[in-house]
Amino acid sequence: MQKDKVDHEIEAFGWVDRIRNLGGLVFVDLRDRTATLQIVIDPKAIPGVKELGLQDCIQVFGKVRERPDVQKTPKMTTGNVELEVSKIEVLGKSKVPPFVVESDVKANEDLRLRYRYLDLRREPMQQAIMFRHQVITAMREYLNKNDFIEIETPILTRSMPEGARDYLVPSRLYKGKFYALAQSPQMYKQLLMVAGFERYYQIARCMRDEDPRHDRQPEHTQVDMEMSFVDEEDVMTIAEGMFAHIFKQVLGQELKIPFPRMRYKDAIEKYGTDKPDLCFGMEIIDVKAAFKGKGFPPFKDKPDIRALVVKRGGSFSRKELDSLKDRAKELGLPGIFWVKREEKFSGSIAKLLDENIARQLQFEKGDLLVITAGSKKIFPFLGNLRNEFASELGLREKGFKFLWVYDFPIFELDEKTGAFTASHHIFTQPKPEDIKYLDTDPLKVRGRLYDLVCNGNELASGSIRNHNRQIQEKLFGIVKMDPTKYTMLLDALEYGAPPHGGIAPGIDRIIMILAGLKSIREVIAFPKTTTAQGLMENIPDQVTPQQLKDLHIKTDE
RNA sequence: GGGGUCGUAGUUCAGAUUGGUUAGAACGCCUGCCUGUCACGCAGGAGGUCGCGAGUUCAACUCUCGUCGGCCCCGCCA
Repeated sequence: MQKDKVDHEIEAFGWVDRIRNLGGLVFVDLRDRTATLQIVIDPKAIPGVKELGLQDCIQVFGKVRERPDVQKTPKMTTGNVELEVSKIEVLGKSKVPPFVVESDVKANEDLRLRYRYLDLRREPMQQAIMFRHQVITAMREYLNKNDFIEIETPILTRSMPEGARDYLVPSRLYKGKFYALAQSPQMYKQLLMVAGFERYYQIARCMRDEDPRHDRQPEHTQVDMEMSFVDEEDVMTIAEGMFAHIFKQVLGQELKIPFPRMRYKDAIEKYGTDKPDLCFGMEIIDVKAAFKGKGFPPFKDKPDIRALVVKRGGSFSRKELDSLKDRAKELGLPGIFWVKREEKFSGSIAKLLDENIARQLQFEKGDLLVITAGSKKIFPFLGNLRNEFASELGLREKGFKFLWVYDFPIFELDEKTGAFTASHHIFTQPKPEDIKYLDTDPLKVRGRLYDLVCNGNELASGSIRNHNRQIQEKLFGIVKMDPTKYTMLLDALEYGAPPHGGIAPGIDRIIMILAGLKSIREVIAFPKTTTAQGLMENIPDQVTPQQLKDLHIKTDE
């Protein structure tokens, strides 16, 4: 709606966003998904203007005119023009909304979710949802161009309870039997490779019955892809190309590819996590050499002594630092120790420091040095601290820092049960040089795995899969998974399965990060709460006794 | 399953530490005035089971306990 429409008679549809009634003249901001337009109404010529209410859906007829210069508002994209109304039709009257529908919404999130269709009218929500559409469009463009074909796989599938908890769907026709909602298309996409489609993708919904978080929903969407005759490099190149395409199409930015890479082991040692946030430094430093000979009892006989140098961290109070100690204790660490540096060193182990060590650590005036000693547990602990310090002190640089993390171990040890579990998923191919440890020391076996991390968030996870039945069965055996649940895959691997691998970037998180939003719920049209409820739909809810009877279900109480 | 935090007009919050008169403000809503506003302005008005339940007390929005709900975190998320 710009100058080229001036003096044209037009009709417009939209919602009443604001009313400024000056008595002899009424201005209404008419909003649709593209913009807001000021319409000007003469209440003498158009009776009934007084009945207009916020959020009414209306149709207006009138002539576009250019505003006099003093009345132009650069704030609005249509700020140079306005519509002189000759007729108004109320298409949908609105009740008084339960909260004021405006960009800078005041209402709490639960109220917004209860009336999500109103919340979604707000400009930031419209932007987010349309942004999401653009990102998904760019993904499809790129994958289509690269000879991927989009194939749908079942939502109703079989329960594979070894992963996350399944959402179960009771069968009506078969008493006591259940389907499960797909946790991922993993099995099917591998079968599509066996079937010879070579390059597949899908905008896939994945459902997992685990507690939601700000970046986790019971159902989430991923762009799931799989390729035959590829190795890690091929998959990573495709994924990098896809992100570059998204950045170019949607943000108009050149994204620097290839992304840097880091071994899992280095990520843990330097950042205490497998998803390092590279928007700031503060790497974990090995200080064992500097402190081992000092005769300080808590450090004695500890396998590792590691430190963080927190730039400008001297501002933390003793109380704040003491609370860290409690947290360390809860984790079974011997405690943490800190030194502040002003004119002199101060703090619990100031005595152990000297100018030499400080210089090596680049520990400068105003900084805080945090040290802890112990087993592997200190790494995730320091990794968490590192992130918290960065948030408190605002250390993060703006921008997007992508990183590949690779060389993950295939297995983890569940400390409670002593059993091995798959660190990512059990379909990952072991690195050929590590296969020899499968029988002797499974924890030593690295997988052909690669995670894509951006600003400390896991955005995608992928691997080269097993296309050999014997190896796949062996892996099932190590984690004590029931291979009969996967018969369809194991059988298929015996009919000319191609080598294959893939990756699955999580769309909700990608949108959240690219849009700079704090919660995944802001980029999903109809999300669930962190208690896994739909407040608008009022779900989960009870069903009728007849429905239960049909499904052969009896509930407690 | 565990921890933290919040819950007071339609909405967002103040009031609570120190229990005591009629629980306030802003936005929204209603009425009136206003022809250049764009967060319009001005005048007036309506609107409250202080989440729910119990306890302490002469007296509870306020203190105690319990409970329900939202958000954040841990567990969990192949």
